[in-house]
Parts: sequence; C-alpha cells; structure tokens
Amino acid sequence: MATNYWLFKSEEDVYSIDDLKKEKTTHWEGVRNYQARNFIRDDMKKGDLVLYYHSNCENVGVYGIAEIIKEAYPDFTAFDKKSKYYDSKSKENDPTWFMVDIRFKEKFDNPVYLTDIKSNSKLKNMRLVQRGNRLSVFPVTKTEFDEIVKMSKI
DNA sequence: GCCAACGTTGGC
DNA sequence: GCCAACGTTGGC
Repeated sequence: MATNYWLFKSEEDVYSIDDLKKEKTTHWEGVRNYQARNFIRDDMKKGDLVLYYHSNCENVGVYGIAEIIKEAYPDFTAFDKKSKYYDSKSKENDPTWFMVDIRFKEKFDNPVYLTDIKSNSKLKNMRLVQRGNRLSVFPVTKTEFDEIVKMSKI
C-alpha cells in the first residue's frame, strides 16, 4: 500500500522533537477537532511518514520526521477526568476521539522554517500556508514532503 | 436551522 | 500581547 504523508503540529514547550527523540515513541493525544479526528481514525496507516512541526514558538517550522507505528485507537485521555483533554461526551464504549502512535525517525540538521516554506513557490498549495489553517494534523503530498526534506539538506 | 457570542489556535 | 480565522455552543 502506498505511504501517506502528514504534518503534525506540536508546541515546542509541550512536546518537542527532542522529547520525541528521547522517548523514541509516543501516543498523539489530545486532538479535539473532528476534521483532524477523521484523518487520524480513517486515513493514517502504519508506515506513514510525518513532518514534525513546531508551532507557537520563536522559529516555527518543520524540525524532523516521525513514522506512524500504530493505527487509530481510542484517545484514553478523553476518559480521564484529571486530564486537560477530558471530554465527558466521549464514552469508552463509543469513543469520540482517537490517537495514533508515532516513532522518532529523524531530526533535521537544518529546520525548514515557515518563512522558507512560504517563499518556496513549489509549496504554495500546501495546506500549511493557506489562509486560516488551524488543523493540528493534516495530509501533505509526497511532492511537498520530498521538497521539505530536500530543503532541510541545503 | 440560523446566527451571535465566545473560546481557541497560531503567526507575528 | 494583538488580532484574524475558525470551530463550537446555545438561544431563539
């Protein structure tokens, strides 16, 4: 089956690429948006590759690559009253929210910053640079993925 | 079903 | 800290 490509946003001070590198794998908890949920639940497959993006920080951009190692299963933080991701509407026998597990693959020698992505005309159709994009996970094309990897090596 | 109010995201 | 964009909520 063909590999899919994704971009995951994370806040650097919440869970950075260095945290992922240290822990090797993690579950991607806390997605509470239906469109993003559908991507996670319906389309993410084992072996898919992920651009790891830092948002809300000094130098926003893509910092590396991860790989999906476990397909969608219920996001258990939604059941935990003590979690900040708790959602009373999500039931254990009928979960609303899902997560995947990812594994660290690579940290870029040169991060690819949002400003560089915006000034690359090959990436002008990327969801990331379109107006009002606030999804925390979304698909990217193979062409876009390859272009960003290429930019990280310059 | 409409829409205003509100909360959150995220770049700058 | 500001503000634009957008999703969700709730009154009607």
